[in-house]
Amino acid sequence: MATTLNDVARAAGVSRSTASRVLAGTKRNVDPALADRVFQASAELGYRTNAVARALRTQRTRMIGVVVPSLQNAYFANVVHSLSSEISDHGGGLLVAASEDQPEVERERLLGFRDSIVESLVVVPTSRVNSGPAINEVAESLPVVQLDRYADGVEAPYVGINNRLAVQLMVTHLRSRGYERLLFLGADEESSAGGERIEAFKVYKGSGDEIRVVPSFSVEAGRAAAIEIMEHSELPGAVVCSADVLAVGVFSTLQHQGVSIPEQVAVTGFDDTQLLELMTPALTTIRPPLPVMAKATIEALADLADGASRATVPAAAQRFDPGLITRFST
Amino acid sequence: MATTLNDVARAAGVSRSTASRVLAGTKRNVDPALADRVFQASAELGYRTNAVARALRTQRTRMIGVVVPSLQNAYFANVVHSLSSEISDHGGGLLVAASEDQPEVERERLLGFRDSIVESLVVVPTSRVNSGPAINEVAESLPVVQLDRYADGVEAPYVGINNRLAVQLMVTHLRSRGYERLLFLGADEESSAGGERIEAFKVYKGSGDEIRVVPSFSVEAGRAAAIEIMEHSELPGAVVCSADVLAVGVFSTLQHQGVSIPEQVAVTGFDDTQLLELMTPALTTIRPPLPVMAKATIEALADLADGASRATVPAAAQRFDPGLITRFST
DNA sequence: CTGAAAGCGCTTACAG
DNA sequence: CTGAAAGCGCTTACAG
Repeated sequence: MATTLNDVARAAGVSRSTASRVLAGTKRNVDPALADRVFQASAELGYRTNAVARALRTQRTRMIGVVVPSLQNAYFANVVHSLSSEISDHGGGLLVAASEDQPEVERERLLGFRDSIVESLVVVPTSRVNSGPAINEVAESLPVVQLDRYADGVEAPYVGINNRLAVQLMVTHLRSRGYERLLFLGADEESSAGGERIEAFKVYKGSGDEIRVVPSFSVEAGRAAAIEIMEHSELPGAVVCSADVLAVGVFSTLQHQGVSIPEQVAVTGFDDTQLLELMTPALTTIRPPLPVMAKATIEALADLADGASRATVPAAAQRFDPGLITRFST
Repeated sequence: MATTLNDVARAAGVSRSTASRVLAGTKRNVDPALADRVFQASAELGYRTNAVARALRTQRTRMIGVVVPSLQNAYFANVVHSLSSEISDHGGGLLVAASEDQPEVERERLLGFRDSIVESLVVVPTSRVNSGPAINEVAESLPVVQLDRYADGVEAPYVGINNRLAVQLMVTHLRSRGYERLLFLGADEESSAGGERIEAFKVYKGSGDEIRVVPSFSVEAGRAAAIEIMEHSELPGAVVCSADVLAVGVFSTLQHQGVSIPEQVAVTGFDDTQLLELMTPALTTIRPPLPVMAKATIEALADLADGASRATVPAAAQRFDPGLITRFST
């Protein structure tokens, strides 16, 4: 049906080899006159290289699978977006799937990718304790890197942020603005990042500060926490949330109750999603350097692919420094 | 390197044909004893079918490309999510790309997919007037369907919602609750859906109602509109927004200015994104039946693929009825 | 029911 | 610089 390389070669009066060399842009030199004829014939016939055939021959598909907990979560949407712009320059494609926060569906997506055209995988594990086995299984056949979160017992490389620095940045900022009695809202020990942030806050915690662990990274959990906060006789000076979704829940509930922010209490986020700009005033937050992280992830994948043949051991974990985004909630 | 079908066949002591028949699950019957040996050998060797080779042979990749204006927009994230769950049952994959609201990058993404492994395409055109040419170009080689929005001059099938009904539902609801002097906030004539909603409101517009067209579907535009609204001596009874992002901008700005919603003014959204649940109180909105639309989209793609051989003409446009989601902002 | 053979559409040593 | 040939890993008529 469709035009093939054979058709082009015939029309240009050259061999398939030559046609391939000019169309695929091989290094090899080709007589300019012949090349012209090939280009011409190709254009006239509306030739398109069959990507599948090429992939079979070259053993490269340049397709990367991505599994995130959810696409509807603004932060993960940002992660996918960064990955996407990183590889579109690279001439590859991104196959996206969501694990819906369930380890079983995560496993299904992972295995689905493993038996597909995908040649490597990036995963944001949904659960620190339960995501490991499926990731390891799939890592036997494909290069895999963990992004943003890691799962226990997995030796695949990890790219994340320096959560310790993030918390330090935020705490220092708040103290310098005179806020005291910080309330840190941690969540979801199931996620490695969540656990790390709680640990980090313990390091910088002052005597008047407090830590509360809520059941999940969700707006709902933030709302519930806000309601609980209001029941106390005294408001904290600042509510330091370990995720933007939490911050949004806290913020909108407090504001609706008539608490003025930042006058009566400061509220801060974590992740720098667009959600924060929906609030008035906009919230101070931590920005992970997503573009840099995406780049490192893709490179780690490439290293793994090479490593398979060169028997190199790639770096196990890379952490990048986040930035503090100061806005009007502090 | 990797185990191939040949290895399995040899280990099981059968021909490659037989091995293929049992592993690929062809209809053809195979002696159960042989089949067992094949399964066993396959398991022992850790055999994985090479998806690229299979695709080349069967001429099917089951990969669908999706181009949306942005992944960071909650509504499009929902669209992608629906598509994704529709096809993951189908045993296919979704390649995702964002056009960043620019027709030129949309064209680039579209062409990129056309020269890739993707076998069909769904696009949410970024511009009604400028997206057409690239879509038509790509539609020459691949089945393409337009989802949610359509571009002028494109004959590829379109799947969308009945915007007329949507507006009617909302207006009827507001009137039944006693709201008068409705202010309709329309936007972005560049998008077909935006234009349709404005036209629809004109149909149901009462004498005390008003239409304002803002420059874009964005939170910023909503904020600006809210500020303008506050400058008038009298507030409208309800602000009917033609997108959730607009509603969020209007809502959060009004609320921050001390206007109480819905007592002083009602605010409604359009799209049913999760954004609305971030607000307190949550907003009334219109819900497009995304799962149904995703299903229709995938089917339209399949029809197009068949049509290529059967010379059938598929339905040009399918519209689905949205629902009204009543919450506390009205 | 089974196997030998052809072929999907490319790219790339290899020989000239 | 160019072409004939091999081969990537499968599936599927075709013959038995």
